[in-house]
Amino acid sequence: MSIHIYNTLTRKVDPFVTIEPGVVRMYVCGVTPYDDAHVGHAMSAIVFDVIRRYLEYRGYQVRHIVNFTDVDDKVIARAEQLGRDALQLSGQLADEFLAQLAALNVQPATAYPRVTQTIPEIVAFIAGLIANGHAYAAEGDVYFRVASDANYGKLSGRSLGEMLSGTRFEVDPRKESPADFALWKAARPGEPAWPSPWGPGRPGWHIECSAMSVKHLGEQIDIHGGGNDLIFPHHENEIAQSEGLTGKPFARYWVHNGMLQLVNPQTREVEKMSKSLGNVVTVANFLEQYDPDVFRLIVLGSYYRNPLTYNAEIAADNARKHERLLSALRPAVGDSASGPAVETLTQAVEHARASFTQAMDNDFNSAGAVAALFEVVRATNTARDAGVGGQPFAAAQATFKELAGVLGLRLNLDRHGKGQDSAPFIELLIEMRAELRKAKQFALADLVRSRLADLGVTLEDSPQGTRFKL
RNA sequence: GGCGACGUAGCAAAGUGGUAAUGCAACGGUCUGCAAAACCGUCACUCGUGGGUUCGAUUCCCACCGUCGCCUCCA
Repeated sequence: MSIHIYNTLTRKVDPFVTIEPGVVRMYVCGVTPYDDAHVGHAMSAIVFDVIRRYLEYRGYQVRHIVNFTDVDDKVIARAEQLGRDALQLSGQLADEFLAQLAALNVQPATAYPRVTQTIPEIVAFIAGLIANGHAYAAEGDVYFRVASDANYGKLSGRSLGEMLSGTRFEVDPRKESPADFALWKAARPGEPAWPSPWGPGRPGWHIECSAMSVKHLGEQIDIHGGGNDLIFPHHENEIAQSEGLTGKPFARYWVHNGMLQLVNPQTREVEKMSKSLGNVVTVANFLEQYDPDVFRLIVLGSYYRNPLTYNAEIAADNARKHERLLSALRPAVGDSASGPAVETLTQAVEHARASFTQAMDNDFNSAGAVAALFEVVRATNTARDAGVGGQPFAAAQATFKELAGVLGLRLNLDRHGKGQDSAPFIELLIEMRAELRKAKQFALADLVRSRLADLGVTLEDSPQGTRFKL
């Protein structure tokens, strides 16, 4: 079995074959940093992080580029609202997002190019399109001539005629056709601008991705990714630009993740994340409350192409899932290294690895892969109860950590730094309680336990002693 | 209006032309002084509704209902 990927371009699951054997060139549209990143942005980053990690697990070298569109209408509008410098604002937000991605255990991309660092390449790209007739300058703007591209619409399944008939907005008189889109926008007073052959201005949306992709990955790439809201017009226009310039097919596989949607736990209604509703969940909000693995589990729990349901209840459920995964990492209590229980464990782990790979090969079915992980959890816990230990037990746990790692789960037993200061005091109370239990003073012992529970500390007794959870 | 996607147990969510993974929750049991955790067991005769194709459909086709995304702001 080999890897198969759903390709938006062909609308089916295609076998994955790279341009260069063993190497994957993957470009993923990043964010426009104009406000705090929310969980939807994090979802997309995690989806492609998992894809990248799995491709690496399967032996590919992955060149992974993620851009920041750090100058555009929204950035400028937001900066104006805040009375701040646009580039300073977007630069800061981009840096913050990078820090959050690191916290979410997203592997750093090979590069994170920004529009502001790619202006010469963008200008050259546009000049090339003008030279070969795919673009034209008009009063300081430059537009892409959609009519020059016979294949326009192939990604989103639209015909030019359809699009024109659906036009409901005012047509810019400088455009030859309403469907034409801006490659370069003439500077307006107060806006960031760079010199160009058409006068000072800034890149339009879309062109930066084409230019960055060529700059960092070459004219043809294997995977181009992003949210499915980008299929049209963004990715359609990227194809038009890139193929207009090079005359070669741009990306082999177009991979799009579904949108995260908030679902009201009471009404089951889908809600739009919006500031006015006060329901925006930023990445920072989430990380204040939960381990980064918990968010990843939410994302992994469903097929990346489908809409992802999110709410506080789901976050709490996944926190419990996370606890259960961690249970597999508790140390062995016995040291039996042979016998039927060991056989059963070893076979279960092998089976799980096969299920894991089969699921992930099938268009990155991470939910199936996580189910395989839970198979290992049960097998490991059962084996521990049966007294299995030593090398076979360690091997099972090592495989478990390895597969979890392919999905980007850290499974960190340290309670994300929280409670480090209180640990010695909790240990002291546990010790006192142990003495009370020894003296059969159960009422007092239980009081200690329940008072600690009120404070958010859960005690779990075992023959090996008492463990606490925050 | 056009294009596209989705509708599976209380919740979340995989999956297959031959009668439904997994996790959370719930319930029963083992363990425990009691709990918790772990383990064992139970939990969808059914996969939005109605037709059709088929020996057989949740899986293919059509219609309808519902939800969502895109149609130049959007991960």
